[in-house]
Amino acid sequence: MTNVFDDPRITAVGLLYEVHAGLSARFAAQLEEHGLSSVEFEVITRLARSPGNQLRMTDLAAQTSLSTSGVTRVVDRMERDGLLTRRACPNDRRSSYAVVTAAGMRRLDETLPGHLRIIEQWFTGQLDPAALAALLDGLRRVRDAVHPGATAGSTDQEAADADDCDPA
Amino acid sequence: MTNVFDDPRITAVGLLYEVHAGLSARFAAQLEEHGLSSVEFEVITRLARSPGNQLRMTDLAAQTSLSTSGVTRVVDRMERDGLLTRRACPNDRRSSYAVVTAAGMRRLDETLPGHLRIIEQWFTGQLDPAALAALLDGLRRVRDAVHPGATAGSTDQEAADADDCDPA
DNA sequence: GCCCAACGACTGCTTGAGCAAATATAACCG
DNA sequence: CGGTTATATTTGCTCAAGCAGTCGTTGGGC
Repeated sequence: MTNVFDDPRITAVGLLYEVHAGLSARFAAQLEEHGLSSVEFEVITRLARSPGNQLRMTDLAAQTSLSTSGVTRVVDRMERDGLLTRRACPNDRRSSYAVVTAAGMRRLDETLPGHLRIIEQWFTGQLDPAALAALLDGLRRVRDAVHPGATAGSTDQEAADADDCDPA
Repeated sequence: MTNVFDDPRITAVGLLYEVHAGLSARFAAQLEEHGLSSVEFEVITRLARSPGNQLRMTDLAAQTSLSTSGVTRVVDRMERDGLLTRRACPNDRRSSYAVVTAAGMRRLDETLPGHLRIIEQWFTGQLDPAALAALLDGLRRVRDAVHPGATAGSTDQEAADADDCDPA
């Protein structure tokens, strides 16, 4: 069957998607043990790595895969669960911060080691250092090309822009 | 800021996720031009690459990222849009096939060239052959480890099992 | 100072997906 | 053959997410 679907380009994408799906499933399973969904984990992680463990709602939306209304609702749920709080932005009354609570930090601390272990076990630990470096190098180059404004990445640039509303 | 989030394992996953998100977005944009969602494209592709351009609902669910009820509803929509039809399985009246219609095949033929062009442009064409081979090799090894039953891959084995209900 | 455009967060509505239950059929066992 | 169990699909319910519209706030032009 010499059809189009054996095209190496299709195969390449299939591979990427399978790896993504496989890892996502492993992550979701481990996160669920700690009562977090993937989205909630992403949100709390973005906040925890930001100065003051907080971010304005809009900036949080920009750093995650969510729309602003999506962020409103995730933060609603996580606030109800005691992982986050909202805090007013002192110099712009339109804005508000989402802040990680102590309970939220504790939850994250409980969750992270297992998360790292899973990455190690199923991803980075599967390859010898040279092969891993080659893989990451390839991914980096594709990422730089396809870069949709660093949708899910290390947006240090944007983070630097974001603290013009710093309450400190 | 020497925090946990600079861990190379986190970075590696972030890279993979960014590439996935970036490519998915490009794909979705192109598919939308042809009136298909990503899920619909996956469904019609899986069917079109199967013998007779058809698959039982359950097998279709197994080959996609959907549950069986999810498949029921996508097929509902695509049947309403004239891209697919249901056909009874002659020797098992519980089963039914989803079959690609002529219109569906036409739609797919219109869509595929652009899809391949996008893969080429943003993914495979970004790397020289050796780097691409290294990337794919790494992905393949991770895939083989994390393999959740070949969720989105070349499930030739399962396809071979599936035609015990062949109407031909 | 006043007006208007831009902005930030939130809410109503719609959509797509999964789980669990319902239904119909098949297979097996005695 | 009759009954139980397993399988294939569909349907009711719930939930998460996006879009578009709303409301309050801000800032710039005059």
